[in-house]
Amino acid sequence: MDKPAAKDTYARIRAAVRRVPRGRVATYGQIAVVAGMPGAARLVGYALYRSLPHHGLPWHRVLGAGGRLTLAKLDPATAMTQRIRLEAEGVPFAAAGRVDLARCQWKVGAPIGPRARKPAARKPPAKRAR
DNA sequence: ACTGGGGCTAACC
DNA sequence: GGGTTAGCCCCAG
Repeated sequence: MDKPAAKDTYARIRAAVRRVPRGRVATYGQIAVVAGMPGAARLVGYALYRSLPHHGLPWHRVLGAGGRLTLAKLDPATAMTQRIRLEAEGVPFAAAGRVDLARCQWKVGAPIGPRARKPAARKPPAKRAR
């Protein structure tokens, strides 16, 4: 009954981002998991990118893996804004513009999306011939 | 209907 | 520690 409409997908992502409490941060991959699409970190970024005009969305609380501002290389200006916002919320930044995930990473309770119940069949990406 | 691309991620060298 | 390769997912042209 549910048609996986794009709208719905973005809605889940936005919902996941909004779940991030103030003063906390989450990674793209984490948001993806919460949104019910483990491994779709890129989708999160893309979805947010399209939803940026959508004010009210704490997109700045979403960081790259390891609390890095992966966005800095593509859009330094936006990254700087992101950092300012986070610092305003009390999120400490490390030297290289990194966030201390060990201290501020959002503790996820339970995922949202219907796919969330799907067993952890999908392991993290990569896994390239090791 | 298919191809390309993207605020990603983790391993490999 | 840094740069490259490969993979997952979904949306848009």
